Amino acid sequence: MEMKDKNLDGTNDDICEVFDSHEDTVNRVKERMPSEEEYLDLSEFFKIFSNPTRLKIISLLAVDDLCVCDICEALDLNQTTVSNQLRILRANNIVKFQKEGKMARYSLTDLHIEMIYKVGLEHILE
Amino acid sequence: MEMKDKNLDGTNDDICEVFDSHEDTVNRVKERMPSEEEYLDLSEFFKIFSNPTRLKIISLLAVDDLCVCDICEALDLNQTTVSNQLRILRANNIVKFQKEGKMARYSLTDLHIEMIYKVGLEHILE
DNA sequence: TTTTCATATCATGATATTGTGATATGTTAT
DNA sequence: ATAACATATCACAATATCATGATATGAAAA
Repeated sequence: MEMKDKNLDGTNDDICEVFDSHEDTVNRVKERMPSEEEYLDLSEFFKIFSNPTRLKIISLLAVDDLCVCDICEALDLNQTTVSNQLRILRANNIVKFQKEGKMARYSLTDLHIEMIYKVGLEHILE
Repeated sequence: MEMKDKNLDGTNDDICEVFDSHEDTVNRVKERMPSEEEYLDLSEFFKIFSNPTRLKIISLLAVDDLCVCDICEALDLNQTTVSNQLRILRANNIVKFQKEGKMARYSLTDLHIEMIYKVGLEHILE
């Protein structure tokens, strides 16, 4: 696909330019684009929500703080699985935790997390 | 990890039960959980947003409707890549399109999509 | 009809992610 | 010190996803 071919007289008979404003539209739309890095960060952020186990953990913590073994029990999942997903959630600042003796009490870091979870849920339920 | 061991007298000396309300908390939290299928749907929905190319397309369409070649040009991406991602977006009802001659004009199906994109962006920018 | 252009689909190798068994760390109880 | 327990980390096989080259479809132009 080559959109840049011009005739000798400077006109452009590319079909895509027939609808007058395509080039302007493309430029206008490009101006509003975030940076490459912001797109990457954003996709990483949403990737967190793209796994059912992590969503389950987030949904539990949206109701109350919990320790790891409570999460395992509530979700009927093996401890390694939960611990691994909690590590990912921690690394991405989705959850924080507080050590209490040998237990770790986890909670959501941020109200944005809960908001996005809820808007998404609303969307798929409609 | 085995949380269910009981003593002969019926007491449970599992550390996790020492903090009085753990069992109640687990039950209360479990009651609010969506179904397994809803978690799967929701994770699939968020997976759409977890790829930078798809996010870019969404962000462009949040500004204006565009045809495939405009998207290729704005993103400087090869046509196959864009077309493939558009197929995924279509299959998940994130975008819709309208045929105009040999062109296809794409737009977002839903305001939820734009909203989630914007809340996410706000989150990573803060 | 033949060519050109816009778009879609198919097949594939490279890469990433998932859940889990094995094992380690660190805390409390005995 | 030793055992029991809560949690974390490592390693890995199974699976999924990505971008892209090759190719197909279908519409307008020549």
